[in-house]
Amino acid sequence: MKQERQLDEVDRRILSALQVDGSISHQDLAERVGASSASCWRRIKALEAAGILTGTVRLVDPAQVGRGVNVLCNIRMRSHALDARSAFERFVDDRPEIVECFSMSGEWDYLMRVVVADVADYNRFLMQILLGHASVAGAASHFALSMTKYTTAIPL
Amino acid sequence: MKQERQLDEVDRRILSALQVDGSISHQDLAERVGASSASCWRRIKALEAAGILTGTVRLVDPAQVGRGVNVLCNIRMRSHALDARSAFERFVDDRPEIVECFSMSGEWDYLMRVVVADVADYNRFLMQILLGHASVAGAASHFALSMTKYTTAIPL
DNA sequence: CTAAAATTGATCGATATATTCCGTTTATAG
DNA sequence: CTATAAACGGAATATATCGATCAATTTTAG
Repeated sequence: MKQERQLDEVDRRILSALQVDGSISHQDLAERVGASSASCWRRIKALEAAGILTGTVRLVDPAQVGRGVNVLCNIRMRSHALDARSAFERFVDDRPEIVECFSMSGEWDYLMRVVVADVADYNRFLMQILLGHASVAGAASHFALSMTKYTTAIPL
Repeated sequence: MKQERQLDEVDRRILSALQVDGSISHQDLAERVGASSASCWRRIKALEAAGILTGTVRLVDPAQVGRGVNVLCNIRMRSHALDARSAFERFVDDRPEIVECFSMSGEWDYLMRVVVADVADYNRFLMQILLGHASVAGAASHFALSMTKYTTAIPL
């Protein structure tokens, strides 16, 4: 929660570059941000130690592996008790097709993004998996026609 | 769109591992998936060439850089003409605080996720940036209380 | 069942990259 | 202004990767 470290311009440039291309060499990164590669390396280690810079991940094209359809799904819970919520959140964590989930203010309790192959696949997920869960009182599903933008980069 | 390559079990294990940790060495990856490092290397190159395995990115903790608040925002367009849509999508692409945007079926035209520092920051974005756009007829914003799950990994 | 084709694991330099070391510069505090 | 600490760049070293080769194994096709 707390902001440990005040980022300077070079830190921001390093983070911006790595958020877009995590495989760039320290040498190339150094040229890009205007510092030496040793300095870049030290800053990266410090940013990692501070928990600002976290994992390195490789991305997979969802459409190419049969997960081209995004469904945004609002959930209403049967109970708002702590154990019901934590049971549901554990369930969400266990289901790999749920890639994002937010606890929401407003009329719905959760909003989740689900990646599926097609409508039939989502039907199966909704009927057999989601609505089968004891904590779920109701759901409203909205199919994405297309993904206009998707980035993992947080603005700095 | 097309699924070029039929993935076998080893491919899936490679992709699963790299989606979680993109910095693992070929040697360690080889042990993990039960193949030689040379074979892993060849498979990775093939998966990249097929467009299945795409970029490498490093992740940044949003809260640590003052972007701890997620707002999910539905948009209704003034016009559905092609040029209005492409102008809007270009706008979305240019705004770094909009990290995801989906063209939607149903009553709203778009759903986007916006990362901001706080409520005041979102107010500024909504009033001055989003509602200032010529194509936008209306918006409904929903604040996330917390992010329960977030993964970049597509299930295989 | 057999022959051809593809894939595999092992190994090897050449190259590129990561990481440490060290002397110098810059920033901080008294 | 000076002493101390922190951060710096450049160079040296340690590792990892790249890409090829080759014989053995597996898969595919007829």
